[in-house]
Amino acid sequence: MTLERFESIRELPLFAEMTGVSFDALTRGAFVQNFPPNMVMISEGEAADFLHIVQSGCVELFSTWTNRETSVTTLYENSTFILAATMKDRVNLMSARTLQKSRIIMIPSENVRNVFATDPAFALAIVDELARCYRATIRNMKNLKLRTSIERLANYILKQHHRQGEALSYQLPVEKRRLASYLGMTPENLSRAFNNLKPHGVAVDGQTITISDKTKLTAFAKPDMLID
Amino acid sequence: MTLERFESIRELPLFAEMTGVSFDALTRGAFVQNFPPNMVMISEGEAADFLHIVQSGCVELFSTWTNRETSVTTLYENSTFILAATMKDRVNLMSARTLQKSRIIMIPSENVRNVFATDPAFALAIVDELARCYRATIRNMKNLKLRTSIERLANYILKQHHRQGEALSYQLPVEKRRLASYLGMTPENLSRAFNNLKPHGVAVDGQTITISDKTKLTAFAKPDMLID
DNA sequence: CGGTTCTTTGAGGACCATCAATACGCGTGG
DNA sequence: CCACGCGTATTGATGGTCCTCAAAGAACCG
Repeated sequence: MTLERFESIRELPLFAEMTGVSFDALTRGAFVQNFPPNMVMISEGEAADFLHIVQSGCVELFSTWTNRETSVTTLYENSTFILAATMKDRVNLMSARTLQKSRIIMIPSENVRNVFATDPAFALAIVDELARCYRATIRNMKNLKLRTSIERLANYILKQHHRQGEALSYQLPVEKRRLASYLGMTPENLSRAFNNLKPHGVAVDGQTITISDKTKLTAFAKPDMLID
Repeated sequence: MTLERFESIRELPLFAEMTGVSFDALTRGAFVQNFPPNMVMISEGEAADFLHIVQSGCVELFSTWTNRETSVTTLYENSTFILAATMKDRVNLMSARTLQKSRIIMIPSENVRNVFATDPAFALAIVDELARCYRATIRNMKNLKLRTSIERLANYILKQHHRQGEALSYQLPVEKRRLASYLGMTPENLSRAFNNLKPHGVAVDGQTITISDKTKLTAFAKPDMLID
């Protein structure tokens, strides 16, 4: 008898194929928690006691070192995080904070490991998710090492354009300072980078991005299947 | 009846716990190939038809974009690569070349996926390896985004020192130009970075690194459990 | 509406890449 | 053994990219 509050995740790729028995075993001891915006839920270095799933809201994964901080990624609803640390029973390498009011489902890591060992469909889904995250991170690193900051921004604008239904005008999903950090630059430089992209067919007004010349922007960005 | 040429990998963590039947199924159709140095075995964008294992020698994973190239990692014996692409049946995101004469074991990706589905011990090992690679990449990215090039070099020197049995003097395992690329800098800058580390207790002569003042170097590098 | 945070702009400087030239190391063939 | 050629490593000069600092304007929130 699956508790209703977990029904929302039953259809996620990670849980869809597993047996009902496994799902019940997995969610036994799991719970839902509401967080206010800008709340650090997880600090790097802590044990990964729970697999986290964003049910609603928005979470940023970030890391710090000697008073520097960098944004690694931003997660929206139905995303999982802390999966790798959960599987290996290690400490988290990243911290997590809410960017908005968020509902987070937390599943005891021990459950995840136990069910992994007994439910082949779940095991497959876990591997799929891990491999996906790994490949996304490799892409991210290639982006960082092979492109200049302006090229990264140009490709980011194109990717968002694609994600938002090919709309030529759309809202940035995150604050500019976080976008800057994600792209490996300072807020000041992001501002200048937007200016630099003006002649390449990009107009910015607050949070609103408008692609005025997609051909020109694409020619500059040179998006790549193996990075973006 | 396992073929003798695969005995060398039977004890690797990835294969040690699986059943003999599974191991036979896995290595059916697998083969060993010898490559000369500096040979590109795999190009990014190609299908991942085989899981690769370095039996002897040394392999560099790298990526290119618009005539730029970056070194992602260097693998030595008993390392596997192309695991994520193999599991997801996707194209490779990185290219691979030998740095030395190398023996590579190649296992058909289909075998890996089939045995994964039937052997829980192997499934667990796969997840373990994937999670390990993922976490290593996250560390790598934190290193790149949170540290300056000189700090990255300082920490690299300390890490090699540790890997080579705490020897205060040791040989660099790779060419400096590849190290530079791995660390996200140019060969020229790596040279200058070594000079910058002189007052922090590092001496360089060709491929030989000598740590003359480990305390000072550590104080500068500030190595971190969650990055290094 | 006041305070806070975010964003933008400018000036200056640090860091890093590029180009060019030289030195070094190493393997090959004379 | 030496001369040569090739790739690598170093050094210097220069310019570009990017960060820092500072200040002002804009957006947000209580």
